Amino acid sequence: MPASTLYEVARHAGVSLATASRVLNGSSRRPGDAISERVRASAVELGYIANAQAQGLAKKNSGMLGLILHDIADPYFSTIARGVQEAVQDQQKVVLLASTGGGPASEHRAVAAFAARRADAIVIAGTRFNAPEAAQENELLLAELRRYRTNGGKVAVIGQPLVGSVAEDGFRTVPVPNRELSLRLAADLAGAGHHRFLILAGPEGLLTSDERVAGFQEGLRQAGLEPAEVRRTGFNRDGGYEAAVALAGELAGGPGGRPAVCVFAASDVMAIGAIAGLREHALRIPEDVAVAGFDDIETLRDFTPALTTAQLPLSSLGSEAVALVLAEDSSTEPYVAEGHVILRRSTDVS
Amino acid sequence: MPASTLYEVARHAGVSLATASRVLNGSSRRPGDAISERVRASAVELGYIANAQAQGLAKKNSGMLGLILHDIADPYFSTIARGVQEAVQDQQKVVLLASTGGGPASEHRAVAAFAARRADAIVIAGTRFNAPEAAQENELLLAELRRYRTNGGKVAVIGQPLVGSVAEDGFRTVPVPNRELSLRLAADLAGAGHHRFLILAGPEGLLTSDERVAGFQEGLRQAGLEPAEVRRTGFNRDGGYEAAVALAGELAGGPGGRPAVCVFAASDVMAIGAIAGLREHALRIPEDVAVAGFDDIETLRDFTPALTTAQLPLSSLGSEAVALVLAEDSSTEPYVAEGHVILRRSTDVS
DNA sequence: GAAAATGCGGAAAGCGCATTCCGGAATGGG
DNA sequence: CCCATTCCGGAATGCGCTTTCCGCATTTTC
Repeated sequence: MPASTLYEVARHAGVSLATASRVLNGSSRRPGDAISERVRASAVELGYIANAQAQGLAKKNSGMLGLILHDIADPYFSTIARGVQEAVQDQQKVVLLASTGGGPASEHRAVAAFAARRADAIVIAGTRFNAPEAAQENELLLAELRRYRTNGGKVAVIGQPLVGSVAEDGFRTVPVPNRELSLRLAADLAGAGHHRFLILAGPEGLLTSDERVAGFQEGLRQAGLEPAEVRRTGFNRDGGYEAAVALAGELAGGPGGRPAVCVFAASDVMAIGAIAGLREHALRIPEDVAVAGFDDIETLRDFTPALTTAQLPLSSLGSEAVALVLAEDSSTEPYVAEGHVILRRSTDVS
Repeated sequence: MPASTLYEVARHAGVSLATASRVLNGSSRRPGDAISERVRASAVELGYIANAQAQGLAKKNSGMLGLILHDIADPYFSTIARGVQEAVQDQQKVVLLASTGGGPASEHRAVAAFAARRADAIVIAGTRFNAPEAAQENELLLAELRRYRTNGGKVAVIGQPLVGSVAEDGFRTVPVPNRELSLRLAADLAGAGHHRFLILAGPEGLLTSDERVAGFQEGLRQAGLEPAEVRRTGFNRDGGYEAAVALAGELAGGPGGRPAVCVFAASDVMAIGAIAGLREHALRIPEDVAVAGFDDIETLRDFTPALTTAQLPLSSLGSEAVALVLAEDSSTEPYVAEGHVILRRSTDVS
């Protein structure tokens, strides 16, 4: 039994299609009260549910917002998703989710899928990867987004602008203060007495990671310290783990200043992996090795030792992206994410 | 500049609308090779992207699957979402996300929104709450889902059947082995030497929590032990924390057997909160108090002390729900989730 | 070789709704 | 009391696509 249509409601109420449309689904013209009531009653009686697809076809918008991210199960992204969800809900819209897992290769496919569905806007939160091996995918993603935009779609990017995009593209960006925060983190750690650092980063070209590394190094420089060694590994838990295992091996025979070194992992998840790796090799945090992360993932706040990190307002990032992309005038006050460094026990100097 | 339409592609290729439709968007009839190639070339040249809304209107399906869950930022749900996402991607569909935050009140609204969008199927993963105060919302949710189903939608529920639903409703269920696993968990803990237990559960009526409690008690019974005391609190991190703080207060003056008690928190997240609370009051895990959780949340696997828990294949739960709801014949082999108990250090008996 | 079967492209009828354009009724002004 | 406005409901058009239904050109069959 198919859903009842507007036409049926109209007939049941003894009015025309146009009138029924006007009363049930907002319009600039509002029919008289008596008629309106009759139509509404019929709609309820017949269990009418507007067909958004048909509405979308007739009007020009679909009421859907596409959200593209790398991995919905990653707390970083899922928290952003929560912010997006909340903002979208306020707007009576609905979110189309695409968790791409892979690189930009599937991102551009997600854009195409959203474009086909005529999503009103797209928010894309994946980390940009600026490296030769990703060049082609970046190109495809960019092309697809431009096409989407040409056809009237709006685009917001959380984090860094898309590789290769220019101002004329009209892609709005919600900046993430990776650089500032990691700079301050370095400053605070130096202030706390650390002076030997090691950075665990994702592969070169991964902009989020790169920015954090650069900011951290800059912070060290301002504190009058030498740049830290940077080790590239996977930008995830396992990457942190593996790098830590290697590090533990090197530290085994060392002199053993306490703590020997302060490790800055470019994300909390990496930091957790690193701690796991260090511990497996009998290194204590923070007595033997201090560890700091980045993001302040909610689920990890009860971790022991409490993790020093830089707090990012992930949820707000998501809702701001929605606000930005849905705003009519592009002249809205640019959003500046508030973040702050939180020194916790994982970097205590004994 | 609006997107080019099928009609334009057809004209550009010098064929009819029907032909263009047949070659570009699958059909039972396949036009000749020469013509097909010409149409395809035109489509590429014009940058044609099919309008899924129009397709959905003409055909009867939208290619969208609705996913409803409580909180996308909760690792339990976001992991399920990942599974759903993966399965849906294989089917060339797209997922509509609704993170309801609140109770069934907003769940039924999400169903309505999905129904309006003509989602082909809905997967709902929120925990069922069977309590008087939720009766009305449950009723509304059920009504909305029935209407959706009557109109041809498919529905799958992860976890427990909807409160009040009957077999005729045709809502498929992906069972979660809460009972069996918590039973085995209790058995294993008893086997490890624990004999004094305390259960931290969510509010009565929250079925997921209730099942885990019941299973655990049954496990204790089979092990020849007394039922454990059950404390109701929030089914989240803070609930675990608060209950633990209270417990710590009681234990302060006690005799101090080691460990004094084994706490079973009905979810990992609660368990983490509980551990945080206990620690704040100088209780050591597991020396003073043993703690076990449930779910085996990925992000928490590196927690220290490693958390004893019951592993749930959350991601598979999601993909199975999709498979189930998209399956034509309802006679498919019922999916039985494989889970297992993992004893880790948090419940070690010293 | 004629008749029936097959294949294939095109015209046209919707799918469910928003919206423009009309015409008639109610209203206000002179 | 009549004419110019304003208001409001209805008919009709179109959004972009799928899909029957047709008609014509090839093949196949006896």
